Formats: sequence, structure tokens, C-alpha cells
Amino acid sequence: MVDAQAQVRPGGRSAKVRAAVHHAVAQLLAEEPAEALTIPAIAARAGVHPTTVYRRWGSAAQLLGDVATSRFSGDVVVPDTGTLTGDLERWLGDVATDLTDPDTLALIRATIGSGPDGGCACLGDRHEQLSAIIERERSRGGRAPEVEHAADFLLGPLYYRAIFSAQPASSDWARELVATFLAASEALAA
Amino acid sequence: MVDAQAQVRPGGRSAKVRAAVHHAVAQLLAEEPAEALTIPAIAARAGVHPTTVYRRWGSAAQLLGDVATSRFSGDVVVPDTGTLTGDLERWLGDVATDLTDPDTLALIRATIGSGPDGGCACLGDRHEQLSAIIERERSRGGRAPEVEHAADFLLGPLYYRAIFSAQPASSDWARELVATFLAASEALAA
DNA sequence: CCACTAACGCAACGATCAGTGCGATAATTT
DNA sequence: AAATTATCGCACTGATCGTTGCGTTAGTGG
Repeated sequence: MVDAQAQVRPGGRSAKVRAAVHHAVAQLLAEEPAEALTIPAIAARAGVHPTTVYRRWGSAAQLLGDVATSRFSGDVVVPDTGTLTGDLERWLGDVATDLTDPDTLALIRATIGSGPDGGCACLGDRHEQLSAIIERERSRGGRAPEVEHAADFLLGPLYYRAIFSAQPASSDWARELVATFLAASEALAA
Repeated sequence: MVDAQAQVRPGGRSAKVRAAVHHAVAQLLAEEPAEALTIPAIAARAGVHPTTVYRRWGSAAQLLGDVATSRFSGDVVVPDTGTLTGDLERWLGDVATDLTDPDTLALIRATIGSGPDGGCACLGDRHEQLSAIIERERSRGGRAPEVEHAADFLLGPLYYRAIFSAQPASSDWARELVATFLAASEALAA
């Protein structure tokens, strides 16, 4: 959304300001509670004038959405281990590891609280990544579950535990999740 | 937490104020974006002086947690249809129906964004309810899945879709979820 | 029925925030 | 290289927020 403006003139300065502001948001969320995430505080941390932030992003909610989408897009590489199980275990394990970081969780929480579209922004391109993994398995000739089902039973429990439950969602647990899901998927298909 | 004070003197007025403030929070969240949920605004809507809210709850985050816990506790009756499938379908369907309401979603989002404990507050006594359903099935002599697994694969996808994905989590879909989960659970146990 | 005290309303204060012209700077174009 | 224009910094304003001290109201117990 803001990229439309940034692409008009992406010369060094705008990009620097954008990076500094993004970094300041992540940094502040890691330290202070979410309600302390005010525009003047962000601007001060980023070494930028508050007016700049007001003009470029308008509100803290839009800024948070911008930070989340760029933070959660392209952050995890889609693996290619040769098997569906290996790909899913590797990928979901990486996603789970990312969700282990308290700072990452703070960003997700704040983004969700910023508006109705905050949750989607936190997913980034997770669904595209999952779809790519499943598509690759099909191109191998293997039988793979539906993307929607995989998202529901893999990403669902993972994000549920990370956000709602107090239980930590470790990388090992994510691998168990994949095993359980694939076994159930096989059993039901037969 | 605040109940400890309220129980000291729960005579009419305190309870009235508490109810009015809770109602005002839900009402404001349904209309304005979350960042407009300021103490003076809540107090004005509740017909109460801002000082009162500051003194009783301290911050908007604690107030939101209080509202969420009392909103999501005891709001769904644990059914007793005679079968595990029936109980789960009925119960998860009710939970899903509740999550269909945009105002409810707004409350959940804001509560999550208010702090690390916000997510747990939004669950209320869901896990206790689920545990009660499963315990009852076991007391009938039936074989029921683990509570943790049920929470992961039932509540997980449901809340994931409601908060992160843009897809609506309807009551019908919740019933399908129960069927899929129980079938997979049976297949893996055999 | 009366004393007691918790809870609330009121008024004021300092601090901070969101927003607005205007000039300066730097990237882009001709 | 010069003109152009998007972007940023600065100074200023109005509004709102969070907080505190004090008086008043209304439940609670003797």
C-alpha cells in the first residue's frame, strides 16, 4: 500500500527511513508493552521526525501492518528434502522456531490488535509456501492432502498454541504435528 | 484479580459500575477501531467518571483482560447429548457461532493485543469445558482422545481461521472438523 | 438507627500526542 | 548540469490523556 509511494522514489533516503522505522517498531515492541508503541516514541527511536511517520503511514495500525507483512514474508525458505514429510517437518519446524521468539510474538499480538486485517498480515506468505510444498509433492507423483486441510491442522494448532495457549510451541512439537497429520491423512484416504 | 476488591463490597453500586464499564468496552470495540478504546471514552460511554476506571482497573490492558475473561467464561453450556460426537459437534458449533460475531472478534483481537496474557483470557474456560466433555465420555466407558490433542485439532483450526485467516469459521464447518478429528483419532488408535 | 469506610465524582495539573504550514534537502528528470 | 518534485525536518497549536488531592455518596456492621 505504502510501497506504491515508496516505489516512486526508492532512492537511498526513503529506504533508510523505512528500515529505521521498521526496526524501531520491532525494537520497541520487544521492550515496552504494546500501548507504549506511539508514533513519537517510534520516531525518536528511529532517529526520525514524528511528522515523517505520520505522513508516510498515517496511523500506528497501518505501520504495524506494514511491518508485519514485510517481516513475515520471505523469512522462511521453502525446503526441498525430496519427501513431503521432510519438507513439512523442516518448514513447520522453522515456522515454530520463529514463533518461539518472544519479540516475534509481541509483534504478532500487537498487529492482531491493530485491526481486522492484522492477522492476515502476520501470516505473510505462509499459505503460498505450504501450497508450494504440496504442489511439489504432487508433481513428484505422490498423493498429498489438501492445502486447506494442511493449513487447518498444521498452522492452526501452531498459531493457536503460540497466541492463545501459554504452552510453548517448540520445533520438536511441530514435527510431531506433521507426523500425526500425515498419518491421519493417509489413514483416512485409505 | 479485581474481584478480590469487588467482593469486599459488592453492593449494588460497584456491580452496576462494573457492568456499565464492561458493556461500554464491548460497545466501543464494536464501533470504533481498537486504538480509540481509551479510558476517558469508555468512562463517558458508561456514564462513569474516568477516575473510577483508572482506580479500579489501572490500565486499558487489565480492563480488557477482565472483560474478556468474564465474557468467555460460562457463556457456552456444556451439552450432554449422550455421545462424544454429539457433544463435541454441539459444543464446537456453539463456540464457532460465537466466533462468527464481528463484535466478539473485535474483543478477542483487542485483548490479544493488550498483552502476553490476553490470549489466555479469551479462552475463558474452553479447556475445562472440553475436558468435561471428554471425561464424561470416558465415564461412559468409551474411548476418547487426549484433551490436548482435541484442543490442538479442534480449537486450534477454529481460532486460527477466526483470527488469522479471513475465512469465516461457520458452525457447519466446526461440525465437519469434529467428524474429521474423531475419524482420524479412531483410525490412528486402531 | 447510627458510625464507619469503601467507592465514586469533581476539579485541576503536567505531560504527551496528533496534526499543520513552511522551509530545506535530496533524488529524479530533461 | 539545472530544473523539478517528492520527501523530510522544524516550530507551533489544539486536544486529549493519565494522575492526584479532596469532598461526597452509598453500602456495611454494630
